[in-house]
Amino acid sequence: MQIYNSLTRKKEEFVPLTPGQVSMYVCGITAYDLCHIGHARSAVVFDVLVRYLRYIGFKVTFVRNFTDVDDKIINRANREGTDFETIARAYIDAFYTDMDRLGILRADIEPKATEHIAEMIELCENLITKGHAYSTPSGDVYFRVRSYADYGQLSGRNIEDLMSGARIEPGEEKEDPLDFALWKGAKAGEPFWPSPWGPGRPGWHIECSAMSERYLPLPFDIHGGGQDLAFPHHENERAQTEAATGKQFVRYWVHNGFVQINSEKMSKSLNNFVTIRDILANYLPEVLRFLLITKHYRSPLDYTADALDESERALKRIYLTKAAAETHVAGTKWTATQLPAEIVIEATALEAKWDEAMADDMNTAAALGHVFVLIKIVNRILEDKTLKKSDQGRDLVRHAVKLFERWGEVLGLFLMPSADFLGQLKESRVLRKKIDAKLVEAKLQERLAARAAKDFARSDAIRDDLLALGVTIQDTAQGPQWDVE
RNA sequence: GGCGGCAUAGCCAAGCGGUAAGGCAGAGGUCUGCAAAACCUCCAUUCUCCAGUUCAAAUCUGGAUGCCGCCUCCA
Repeated sequence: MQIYNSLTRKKEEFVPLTPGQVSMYVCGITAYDLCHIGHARSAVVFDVLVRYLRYIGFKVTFVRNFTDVDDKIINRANREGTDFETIARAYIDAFYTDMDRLGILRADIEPKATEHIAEMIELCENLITKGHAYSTPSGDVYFRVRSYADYGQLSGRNIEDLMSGARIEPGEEKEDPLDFALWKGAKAGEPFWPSPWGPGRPGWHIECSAMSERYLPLPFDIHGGGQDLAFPHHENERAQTEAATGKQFVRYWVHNGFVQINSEKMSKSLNNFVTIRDILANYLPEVLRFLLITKHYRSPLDYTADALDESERALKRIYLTKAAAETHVAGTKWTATQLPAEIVIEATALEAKWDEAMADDMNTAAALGHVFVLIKIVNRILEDKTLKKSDQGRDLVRHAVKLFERWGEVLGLFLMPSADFLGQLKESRVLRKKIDAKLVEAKLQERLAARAAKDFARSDAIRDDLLALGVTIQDTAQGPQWDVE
């Protein structure tokens, strides 16, 4: 496959170092708050990447860490009068709850920073020995940025540009404003671990360097994360690891784009973030997942309430067709009618197109487009009385069901039994629009009586009342049904 | 100020030199007592603007305009 490498700023053919095997590291969360939809996007993007790499036959070793000691965690613990472990544990649990609902596969290895302090200290010592880092009287250790020639290459900036913005904060004992902390001497009331420089705790960047190197041989194939992590986090990780080991750190850097809220960046400082839970209180998890892959992973994605509703309708359409297809192929009695050639040709071409889209830098938006073409083909057969009964039509529909499953496995979509999805969707809409199901059922009975008496004026009036609530009625052969639109 | 990205129908969104995927909305049709739901069909001679390269440009180059991100915690 082709993948965009942030380091070279080009799409490149992805060839893992070890044939058939992919090693991949993605920066996980800092466990101090609930996950928002930005976290969800990043998680979904790399989840699809892992699923896709496995789909095309690679054995993937996927490492995703947890940062469970950090300023933000400590601050929150102090604010809530508890300890950092309690906070970290709570938000790691919350992470799993939310991500499981979104269908995010667990990583193969999920290291926690606090369980790898020894490796971090060792890495710091190594860097000091080689002249890439230095300790200060107050027990901090800093990385000597100017000692690493490639610094700035990943994020595309040069030392001079960085200099203009950098400065030494009061109380810091840096040799150079650009230098960053590898180890922080403990201040009063902070958690600490013993170290050669006195009690202290690791800086954020060193955590990922230590944990990735611990579990993946260098260089490893893919390092992922959000675009905002490219600088300084990934730049610093790279500097640390390459300076310490003399080896290349990462072969392909992959960064996902942001989620924006109404065209504005979602950020901690603006405090405009929407949590995964906020959304899942009103929508099925799969709807969110669908929305998150409707755009290419590197582009910014604007989150709006309308976008979610649109995704919900689109997903419903896919499940309706999938349900109809599944029901149909379970039938018997077929004729030998030929399918029109163009349908067969189009359906055949679709598989290659889908694979091409995914192989092209994981173009999920295009892949989803092809799913809808398949939907249309299936519906065309199902709606045509002759084609529907033909064994050729049946075979194509049967194959389509397989494709929904195969593609769904990669995208992490369409995996629910269709009836379950449709049922849950209705429940979710009833809840969201605060529909009183009992009232609806009663009205429906009333209308049924009116219709039996051919009192269509009355029956239509009831229908209009319900419509005003957002409830639609479908008169089917099996009796009246209702739904929420 | 430095670095980078984006501009495609009413909205969302693919497209990466060969003549505009797909979704939502909309319009027609099928179905129906009428509807609804569902399904089918239709819906950009044109890709922010101006030059240029080319047999050929939404796609490449230069310029203009507008929007956004990073450079500070952030996925």
